Amino acid sequence: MAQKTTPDSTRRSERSRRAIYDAALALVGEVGYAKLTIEAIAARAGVGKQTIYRWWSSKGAVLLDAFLDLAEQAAEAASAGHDTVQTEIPDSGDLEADLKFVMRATVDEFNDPKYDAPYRALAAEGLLNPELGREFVEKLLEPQLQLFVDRVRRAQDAGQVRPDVDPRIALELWASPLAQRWLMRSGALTHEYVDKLVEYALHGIAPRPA
Amino acid sequence: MAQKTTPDSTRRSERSRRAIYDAALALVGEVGYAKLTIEAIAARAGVGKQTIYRWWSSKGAVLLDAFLDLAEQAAEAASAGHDTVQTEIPDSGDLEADLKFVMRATVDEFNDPKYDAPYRALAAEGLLNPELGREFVEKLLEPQLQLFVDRVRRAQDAGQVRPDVDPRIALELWASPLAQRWLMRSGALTHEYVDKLVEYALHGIAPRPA
Amino acid sequence: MAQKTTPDSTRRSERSRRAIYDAALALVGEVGYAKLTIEAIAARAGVGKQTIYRWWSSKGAVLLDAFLDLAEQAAEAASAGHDTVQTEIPDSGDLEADLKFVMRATVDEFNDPKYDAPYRALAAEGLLNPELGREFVEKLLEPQLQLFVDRVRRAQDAGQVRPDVDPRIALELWASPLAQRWLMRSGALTHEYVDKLVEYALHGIAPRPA
Amino acid sequence: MAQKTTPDSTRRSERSRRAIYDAALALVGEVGYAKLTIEAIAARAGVGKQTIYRWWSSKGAVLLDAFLDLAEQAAEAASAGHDTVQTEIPDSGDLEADLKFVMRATVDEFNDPKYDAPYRALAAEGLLNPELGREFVEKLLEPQLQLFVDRVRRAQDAGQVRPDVDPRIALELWASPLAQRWLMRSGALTHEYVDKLVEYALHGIAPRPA
DNA sequence: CAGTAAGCGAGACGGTACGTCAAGTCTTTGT
DNA sequence: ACAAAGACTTGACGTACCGTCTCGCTTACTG
Repeated sequence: MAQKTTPDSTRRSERSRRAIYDAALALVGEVGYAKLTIEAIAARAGVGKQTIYRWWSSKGAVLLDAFLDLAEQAAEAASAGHDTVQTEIPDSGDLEADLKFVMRATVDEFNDPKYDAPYRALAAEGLLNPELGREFVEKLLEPQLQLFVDRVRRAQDAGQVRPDVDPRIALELWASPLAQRWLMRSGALTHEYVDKLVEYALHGIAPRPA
Repeated sequence: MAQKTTPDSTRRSERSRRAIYDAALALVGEVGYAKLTIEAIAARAGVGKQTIYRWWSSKGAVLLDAFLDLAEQAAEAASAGHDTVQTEIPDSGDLEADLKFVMRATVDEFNDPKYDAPYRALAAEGLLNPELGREFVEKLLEPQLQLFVDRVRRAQDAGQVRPDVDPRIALELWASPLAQRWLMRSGALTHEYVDKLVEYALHGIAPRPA
Repeated sequence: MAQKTTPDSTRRSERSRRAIYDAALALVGEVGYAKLTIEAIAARAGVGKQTIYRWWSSKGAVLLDAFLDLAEQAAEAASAGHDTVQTEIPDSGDLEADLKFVMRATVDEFNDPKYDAPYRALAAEGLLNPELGREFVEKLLEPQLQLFVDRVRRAQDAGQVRPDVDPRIALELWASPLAQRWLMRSGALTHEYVDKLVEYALHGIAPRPA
Repeated sequence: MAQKTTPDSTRRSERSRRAIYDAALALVGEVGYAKLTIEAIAARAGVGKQTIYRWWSSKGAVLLDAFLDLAEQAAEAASAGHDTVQTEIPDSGDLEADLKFVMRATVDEFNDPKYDAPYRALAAEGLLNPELGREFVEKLLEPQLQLFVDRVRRAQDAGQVRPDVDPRIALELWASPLAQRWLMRSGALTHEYVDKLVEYALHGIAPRPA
């Protein structure tokens, strides 16, 4: 409503939208987020600059939508078969084993350059731009964390996690350290590392009574 | 000697250096990191642009040095008496109490706008710029985490933490979730929250045998 | 038949045509010819851009038609009664008096802002665009000059102008200086000025034998 | 004083100034004034756009200075030798012959494409832009007309022109028709034409007593 | 009297140029 | 001799219009 004139989304060119997503993702991988420009995206996509400015407010917003689209496509591919993208956390009955499995897969995923550059860029942009940061968290981060919440709750039902534990906080014990190490490059990302995170989180670091 | 001409640091103007730090920190608070420009820093500091380019390679580098200087000053003030900046983690003999105390203080610190803007800016820049990211981790992040490592090790000596636990990983159980929530704005930062982090980390979320 | 599709002028919307003329003339007065845009004309006229592009090749062409329409309306009003627009030069038998009368009226007309902006714009555009310039001369300029030709010829018949004089050239002696001063703003436009032009043109500036 | 910051003209790059003049004159000849762009001038001159915007307010202003510079160079060349550019009107004692000579030369000059395109462009721009128009008249037009004023005054002293004639108006009798025909393309520019203009102007079109 | 084809308002599109901002380099000037 | 001042080339910004192109809608003619 605050726009000069709100564009009519029914007349939007699907062709251009896809080309912009492809160009944005390709370019962020090639030159990095800092050197990513709207002009370059438009040129690569064979699109007028105004077509980007009409639908997005910043390069960060473009990249976010492009990445969400990428994730959506990956999810569809996964549900249609068997892919690495996690759409649910397995429940074998053994919480520790399941978490380790998922965390190891996540470690592997963080090294796929297809996801690394845009994901990292969005995280960085989100730090500085609260608007985009909120959207990033809401649309990308929280849905992934919610899977852990669900799995922990099932573990609570099965008596494998204390009932007074808050699952939303508990999952941060293993998820945040991994994310932090990845983002900050502050430590190696190995299977052993995430195994330990899960063990410590489940059993604590304090000595347990025999 | 590959430089065009290596600047002679003995001739460096201390006056200009301080003015640049002050200007950079003030401006990042006023307009944000994205809109922070070298020209504005130079103008505000009453300094030629070349004087900045001579000594730093990017606005991130200027800000990092400015922030390190700020931290150093704060540390000196702290050691000289009475300040909030943590230079060591207390050891009352009760690890849980000590960690909760420090974590609560850290929560409070994260809300001080004097630190928030530049710290957040440096973190964001570090995500994208590995060079600066490494320096950020090495000079700012690790020294603070090292304090936890030391405290956990003392707790191990006192038998309050299992000897097979890796302290460097253990501290991430509480430090990373807090940092992540702050950076991503993905949750409220309260004393209750960090209390629970510490409790879960020490005792695990799994049921303990009676 | 070289056109993509020749528009069918029988189906043309008279309503739109008038609205476009009104909008063009109003806008050229408000913002000037340089800032006159097809989009603004279309918006002001409540008309699609294509409706303009269908019938005209440039903003100059629109304005020329709009101005011709304006002149035509004025001429009709004049012939129907009593208006300032010259449709014929009076012939009182005294060429000098008649020319002075008409020239003084012309001076007054050049100061009417209703005509000044579009006329000036068309002249300027005509300087650069030979196509439009030709049309401008043919449809606007020459018809007005032809009135002088006729009057001079009648004066020749009456023996008031030498028979070897070319009327088409003669009229330029008074018409061009006035037009030039107006266009170039290179001098004041007063009744005294045009009086002198007429006098000099009729009698020459050289001394006459007693 | 009203500028954001007034540029320091002592530090101005002479090299860039010349390159801009050359580029502007070349381009206006190649693509015409309407399609002349600041970007193209900058690119052709190997100069940043800002360097143009720093010193001129519009493409018209650039072109005016470029043309003035061209005229100045031509004048220097002429005074240093023998060129077509008129720097003074000959005085053979016979006003009619002298005027015809100069007018014929002017006709020839109007056909030199080197002058035609920029001169026409400046005239057109001057019609719409009073600011630039005034400068055009003051710096280009009037100095040339002043030569006629001087010559007519000398003719008055010699008794070849009536003493009550205003030379500034008289010269328009021949100068304006030629200019008008050239600008408007409203008639052929021939030697015969200007001869007649001079004759009519000097002796009038009315019959003279034997 | 329906069917169809045109003109129409609307506005998204691929483009070009605008005029501005800042980057990083280089030169001049004053102390 | 150095540093402030700032002009320079470069390149991206976000905006304004260009002229073209659908899209539904209305309106008139035609079968």
